[in-house]
Amino acid sequence: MRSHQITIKDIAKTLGISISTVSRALKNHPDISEETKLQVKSLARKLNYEPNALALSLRKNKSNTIGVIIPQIVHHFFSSVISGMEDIAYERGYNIMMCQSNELYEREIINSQTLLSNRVDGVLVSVSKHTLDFEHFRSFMNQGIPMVFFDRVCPDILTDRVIINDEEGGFLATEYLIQIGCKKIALFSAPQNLLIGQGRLAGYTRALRQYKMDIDPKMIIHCDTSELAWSLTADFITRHPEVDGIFAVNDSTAISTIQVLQKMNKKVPDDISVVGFGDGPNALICSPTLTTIEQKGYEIGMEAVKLLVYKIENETSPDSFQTKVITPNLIVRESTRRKFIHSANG
Amino acid sequence: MRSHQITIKDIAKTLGISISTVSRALKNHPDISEETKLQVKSLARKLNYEPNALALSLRKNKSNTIGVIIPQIVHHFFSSVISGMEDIAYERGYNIMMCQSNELYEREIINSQTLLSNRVDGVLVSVSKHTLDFEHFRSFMNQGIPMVFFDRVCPDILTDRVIINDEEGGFLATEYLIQIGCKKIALFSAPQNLLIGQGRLAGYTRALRQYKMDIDPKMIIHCDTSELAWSLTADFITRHPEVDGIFAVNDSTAISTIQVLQKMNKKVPDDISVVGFGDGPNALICSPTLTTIEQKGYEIGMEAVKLLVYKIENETSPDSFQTKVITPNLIVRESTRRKFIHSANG
DNA sequence: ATGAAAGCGCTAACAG
DNA sequence: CTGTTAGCGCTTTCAT
Repeated sequence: MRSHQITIKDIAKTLGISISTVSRALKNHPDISEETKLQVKSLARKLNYEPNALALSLRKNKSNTIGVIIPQIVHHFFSSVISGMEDIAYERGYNIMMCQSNELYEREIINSQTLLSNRVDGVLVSVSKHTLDFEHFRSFMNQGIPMVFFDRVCPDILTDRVIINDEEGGFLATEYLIQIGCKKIALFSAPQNLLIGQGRLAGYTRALRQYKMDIDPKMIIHCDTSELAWSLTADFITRHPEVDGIFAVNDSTAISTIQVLQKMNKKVPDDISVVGFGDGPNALICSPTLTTIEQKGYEIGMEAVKLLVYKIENETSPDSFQTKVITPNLIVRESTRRKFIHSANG
Repeated sequence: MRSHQITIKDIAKTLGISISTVSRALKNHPDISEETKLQVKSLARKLNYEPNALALSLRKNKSNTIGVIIPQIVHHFFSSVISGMEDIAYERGYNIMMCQSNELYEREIINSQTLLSNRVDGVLVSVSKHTLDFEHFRSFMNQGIPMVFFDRVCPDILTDRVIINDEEGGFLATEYLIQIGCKKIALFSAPQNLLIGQGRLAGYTRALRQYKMDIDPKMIIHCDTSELAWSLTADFITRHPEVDGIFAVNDSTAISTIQVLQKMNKKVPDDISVVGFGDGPNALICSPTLTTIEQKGYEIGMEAVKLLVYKIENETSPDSFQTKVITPNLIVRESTRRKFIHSANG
């Protein structure tokens, strides 16, 4: 049986004083005598009194709760994001109410209603893959509830955003391959209808251009899964034995690529250097460990909450929105190595 | 600016009727005329009315929210657990308020207070590594708030529990190695002060005993991380070249072990079969893909919520608690293979 | 220095 | 069929 939780009323009754006195005593109101304060506080502690956050929220019209809508919790990137969110939210005195859309448009709508119903102070959203209509997000805007999109942003709705700079990531990976002396660098790319595909390709080409290397379309193939890597790599390398560097758009593709290369008796990194993108846990488990681009999920989560809490706690003009672009880092590990440079005048 | 969210009062005023009529109309109370119902409902829809869950919770003394305290969201196992929780909670009409302890005892205490304050209907807890004192959990018990421990349970507090059968997992892994014809099976084990270490070892020995194979203490070494696998495997195999099967207590250890074996020119699975434990994402990424024990995080999460919701919604006798033991599965992949059996009468 | 009362949004017993 | 009222736990004005 659920025994009722202690309220200020209980304390008031036991002490023979009014509930308003108890309320004031608990929050150190200057009007209350030290003696009463002491009495109230010690009884509260003794009875394990915990203020009813629901009553407070109702009264103050503020729930100190942040709603999160995320496609899939199990993806390492997203769980790092949530972890970052939770840490900052905790620091700032907010709770996280978490909903996963499971990449379903319908569920995203219900999630939005749930958060609206629970009067969250703000929402953090990464849009489901299958969401094409964004009306359900507008209700937050209409109600004046601050919103921050992260990673998968909604192009049609003006809000704060936190995204990673994919172009810069592609540039960093490619530039590093160039700097360690690779002469023929392939891109194992994602489809160009995806923003990440576009961005990472753009970074790749910018690096080649900047270092005056030619951009060979034959060096860019669509290969963005472990399966594709297993089926395409051997043939690709056989046809282009001059390739000495590969930038793959994600870690699992990069790792599978390395495995195929090893099966072909190509040495990684001695013959071919490989860079991935993501820096998930398997980048450390594979052998050689993977040089990769850090996607900074944890930081994205932290930044999203910071932006949101700022919006919640400060009256900003309703049409000023910022986009926070997180710059990814290159993490150098064992799958890349500087080429031995033959002396020109041997 | 936060424009005020629509309440039944607004609807009542616009329609010139009382708030109780609106309240009843919205929930299809039989007393209300069809006409009024229609009017109310259409206006509610038009104004995007969402019932205030906070007010409801306060009134009904039920928040429809489940509190979760989890050590680290980023671990694949825990994020699968949360995913399972969220899916079932959604199905049953509950929200998830999520707190991570980051393995800190102090933070776990604060998390508990937060959930108490927010009047959650029940809590799901996996205990932090550093928690030795469990008093903070007793407040839930004392308040009659149902609690379910999962994975890392608290031995001192009587509650419902959901755990995985580590002994059975160890047995399944070892039995499979025996069945495919391995004659000398090593255990790369976790320390025996951990429950998982004890359980998986117990399963290993039970399998050997059941199949009348002898238990050689030299075949059991403490090796439960990638690092240890890298430093210990080569030497171990050199000293015991007869080993033809290895059961490692987790996937990352198993994968690193395979990599060392490959470096030593041992073929996996032809020379040595390897089984892991966990079935995280890297079990599919490594090469050969890893035969492993499925830890069923998603299912653990689902079961925990089912148990909890049952406790919340049914008056059960306060001293009847169940422990749900999840039986792990063996997932056969490429890192194990049946030995070729030489015909006895060649 | 303390108490009484109103009200946050909603439901439900009671009264017509 | 509909309205009035009390109350969930708390804060805050207004009295005293």
